[in-house]
Amino acid sequence: MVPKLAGLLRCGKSCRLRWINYLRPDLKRGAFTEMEEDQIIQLHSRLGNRWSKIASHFAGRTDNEIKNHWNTRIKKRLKLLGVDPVTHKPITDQKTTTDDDDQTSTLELNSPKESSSVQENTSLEILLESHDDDIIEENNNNNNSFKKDIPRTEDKVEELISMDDTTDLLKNYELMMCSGANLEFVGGGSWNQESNTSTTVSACSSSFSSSMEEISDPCLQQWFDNVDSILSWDCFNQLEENLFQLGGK
DNA sequence: AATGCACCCAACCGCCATACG
DNA sequence: CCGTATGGCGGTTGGGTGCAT
Repeated sequence: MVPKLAGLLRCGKSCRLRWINYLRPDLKRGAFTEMEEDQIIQLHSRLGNRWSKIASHFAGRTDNEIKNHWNTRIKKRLKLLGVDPVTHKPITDQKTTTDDDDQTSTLELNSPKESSSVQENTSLEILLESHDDDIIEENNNNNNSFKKDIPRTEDKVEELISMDDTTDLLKNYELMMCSGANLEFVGGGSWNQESNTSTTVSACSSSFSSSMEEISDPCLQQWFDNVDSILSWDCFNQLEENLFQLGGK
């Protein structure tokens, strides 16, 4: 209905994507903080390329944004630190990984020729992964007795991630991250440290204001400012009325 | 000023799962 | 049960941009 009512020559799917990845008012703008990047790396080491799951740990960040950031920045950062971005293991052989041979390096690292320590880590990762999947399975079951006793999947993942000594992999990783913290990223990216201070601003004077009296996020205000300069909120009010009428029919 | 190149990121594509009639 | 529409996801693309030559 959105493209139809808005007079857009777009499919609903395209509009949905535009909303989710760009227009949503709760989106966080600006560069990723170093803390966010580190958290992405840790989550990726556990979840792999499940960007939506990774994104669910970040308020105001989309899976697409995280995926892009991973592919353009973090991958390079890890390679500079000598870590394979696919396996999250140190690159031991002489071969340097590139965007084109990531898969090759993965296969090589996971080959039977690898050392036992690497194999242990791999097993551990699989174990943790299967553990998460087990929880998901259990939570998805209709058996309510399980639901009562077993923590939510997200909580469990958070718990696993916050554990200090979950795996040797992470220990090694933290060491590398610490040593890498002093390195200047030469990829041209700036690692801006964003202020986490939250300010309260009054919402715009549209109909939204009734339900959003206080917006405790500067980026939200920025969004309103930007949108205000482009669109009249009357358009949204009109849309709202049309939708209401359609819904009442 | 023109050109080539690398990088970034919004948008697209295809697949799968789910909802619905 | 089946066909269709829609939602969700990960992989990929291509246009815009900045920079070096």
